[in-house]
Amino acid sequence: MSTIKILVVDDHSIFTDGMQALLATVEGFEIAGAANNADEAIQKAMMLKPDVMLMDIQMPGKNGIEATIEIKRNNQDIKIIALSSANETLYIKKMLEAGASGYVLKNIDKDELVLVIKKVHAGEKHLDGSVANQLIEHFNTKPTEAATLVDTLTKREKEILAFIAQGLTDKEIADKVFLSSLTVISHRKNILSKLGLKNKVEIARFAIENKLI
Amino acid sequence: MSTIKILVVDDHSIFTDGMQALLATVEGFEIAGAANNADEAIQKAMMLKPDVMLMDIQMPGKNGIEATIEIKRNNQDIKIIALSSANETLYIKKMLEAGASGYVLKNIDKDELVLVIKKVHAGEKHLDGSVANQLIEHFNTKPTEAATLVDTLTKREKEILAFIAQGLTDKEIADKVFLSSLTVISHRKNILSKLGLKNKVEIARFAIENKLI
DNA sequence: GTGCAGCTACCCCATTTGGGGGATATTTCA
DNA sequence: TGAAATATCCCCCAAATGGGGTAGCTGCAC
Repeated sequence: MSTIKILVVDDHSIFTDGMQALLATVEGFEIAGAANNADEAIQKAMMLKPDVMLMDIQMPGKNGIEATIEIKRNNQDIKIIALSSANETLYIKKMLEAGASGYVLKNIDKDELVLVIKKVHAGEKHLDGSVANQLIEHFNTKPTEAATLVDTLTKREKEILAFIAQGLTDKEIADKVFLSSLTVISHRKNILSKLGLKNKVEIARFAIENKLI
Repeated sequence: MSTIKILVVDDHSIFTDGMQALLATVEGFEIAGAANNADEAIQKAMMLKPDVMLMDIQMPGKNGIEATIEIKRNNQDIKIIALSSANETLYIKKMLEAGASGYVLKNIDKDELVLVIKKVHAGEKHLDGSVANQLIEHFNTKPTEAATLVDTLTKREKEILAFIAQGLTDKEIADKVFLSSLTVISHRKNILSKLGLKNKVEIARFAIENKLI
């Protein structure tokens, strides 16, 4: 059996360095290289044609989800394992939709990571136990949380919400997005209604709490 | 010269594993072990008496700052280097006050980290370049703006401001503090004027940023 | 090809907000 | 004690906000 070529992606180079050092000791693994941002990851995926990529999700600029989508679009054969820093339910679904074959948390230990890499390389899928549970919960029991509350908003509404939360008036927003201020008011009303909020201040707090700005 | 015993602390075990693998290759370094939370870090610091600790700041439960304070209280000789995930100005000062000898970002590369560890072990201090700049900015711009800006507010105004930032209307605030709503409006106007803000949403953002609520 | 979600724009109407003031207490402190 | 700061309440008025709607238009799914 030939070696498994691995490409590590994380915005912290000390992390990619560490992972390379760690995985280089594993028999059958070959480190193809590392990337410290999404664009570099996309580029190196093309050039180096790794078998497996370890992909950080949260990175400045383009994130791991977008990178995964682009890479899988052009290289169906590259298996991608998402490395999640926090146990964030939000990203699991998106990452799997983007084409990731695995989703593990960074508190995984080395031996298990090695197993996951081998498993994914063999064509299987892998989800961390706790991640799998969260995913199931996400689909079953929790339709009324803040995260899903955000999902009830349309794209346009999220856009308007961000502007409102920055303190812009309806008129200012209208000018920014080339709409009638009446339309902006409509959107604002719908946002208030959907989120069960009372006024713009609560919108601002909601946006900050949910990191929408 | 004897070896430098290093203890790595981070809540992601894959990170501590990686760091250990990375640093074990460096001549003169000896990995004392790793800890995945603050309490374990404190305990292992006592037991293993490392020369240098690499300390993650953000961890579930007790954070790296608290851990640093406790460790330095009992072991003045242990040098602690803060490993910051984001370039968060907030923590720099606290971490240095807690007794850290260095503050580096996780996007440091291996060679530089090795240098920093040696430097700190030799009794020197080290701050990442960008961190140092932020620290200077922090001491220059912040206290002369936001902090002193808050001080221009009277007690009553701060009280009203907090209520505004929670999304209450003038009338609701008036009822809460047994004032005429006209008075609340007066205070609100003074707050807007003193802080140079435009509307309630900006008041809310100001309050959150300055931790007034 | 019907239906539905989303985007757009508008109606009415009461209330709130924000920008100008000003007046009178009450407290603080030099 | 006497000025300064703070707190309280009020005036006018335009604009913005929030709570109800309605309604055309587009694109996508069933």
